[in-house]
Amino acid sequence: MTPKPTESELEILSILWQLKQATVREIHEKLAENKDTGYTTTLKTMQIMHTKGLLNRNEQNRTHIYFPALDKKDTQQTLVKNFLGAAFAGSAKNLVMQALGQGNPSREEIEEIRAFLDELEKDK
Amino acid sequence: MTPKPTESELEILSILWQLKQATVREIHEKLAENKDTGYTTTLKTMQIMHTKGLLNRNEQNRTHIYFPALDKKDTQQTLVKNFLGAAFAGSAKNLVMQALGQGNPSREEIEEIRAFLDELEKDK
DNA sequence: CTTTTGTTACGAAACAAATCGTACCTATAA
DNA sequence: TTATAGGTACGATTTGTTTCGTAACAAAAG
Repeated sequence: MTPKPTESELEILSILWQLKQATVREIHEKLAENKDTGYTTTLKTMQIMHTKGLLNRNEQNRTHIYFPALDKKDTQQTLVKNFLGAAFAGSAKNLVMQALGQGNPSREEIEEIRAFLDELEKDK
Repeated sequence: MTPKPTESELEILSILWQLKQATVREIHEKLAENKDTGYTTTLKTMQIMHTKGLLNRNEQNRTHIYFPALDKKDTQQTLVKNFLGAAFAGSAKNLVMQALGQGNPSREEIEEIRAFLDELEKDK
């Protein structure tokens, strides 16, 4: 089984889900926008992620290119499941309401969520 | 500022939110249902939580009684905020859909969420 | 060429979290 | 009164995570 990413690892994974692929430097620069960290720290973390099987990489060129090895949906699903159990005693409703109150979704997003609720209800 | 609870701490906090108060043994027994851990480990964790200000306790009797020191709502809010940023690039919608797909909410809960969405939309 | 720059690799330190053994105390049962 | 059971306290260990310095090397610039 693929290990659960740590918090730093998750930051990197998120960026890679967005960019699809990137060099260490690209990732580092994104990270450095929000937190103050050294280049070799990012490098080492990504190397560890690679050995853990969290990232794949192309080593053809001197500057390696990294790819997420984990599917975004699957990973998020696992994380939500944990989180739900750990912090919300398994109640999706409570988590959902907190997230909505917090995340300030747009009208369009609200519509999408409504549609999703319809689907869920239909299955019952 | 109150420190962010670790994962083990959160498990304990969750149980206490449910029970309102409990002894170390009671907590330990609940925990031991799902994971295999020693009594003194639970004890030590709760002592640390007490010194961190995560738990209060009544020391009148030999067997201390513990209480959550953090408000459930506030704590969950902080956690969701972090989680949203760390794993979902801030998109409440995505988190919400995952949680809903995952958590299998009842018809009543779905209704509550709809009502909440109405409220949110009204504010726009 | 030779220097500078950008890159990987990796050990080691610093920090944080979780686990457990042991000492010690008190209430209670024998 | 003594032994046992159940409780707290806490140091030490183990395990995991993050951070960074330094070495080595290749490419590019001078």
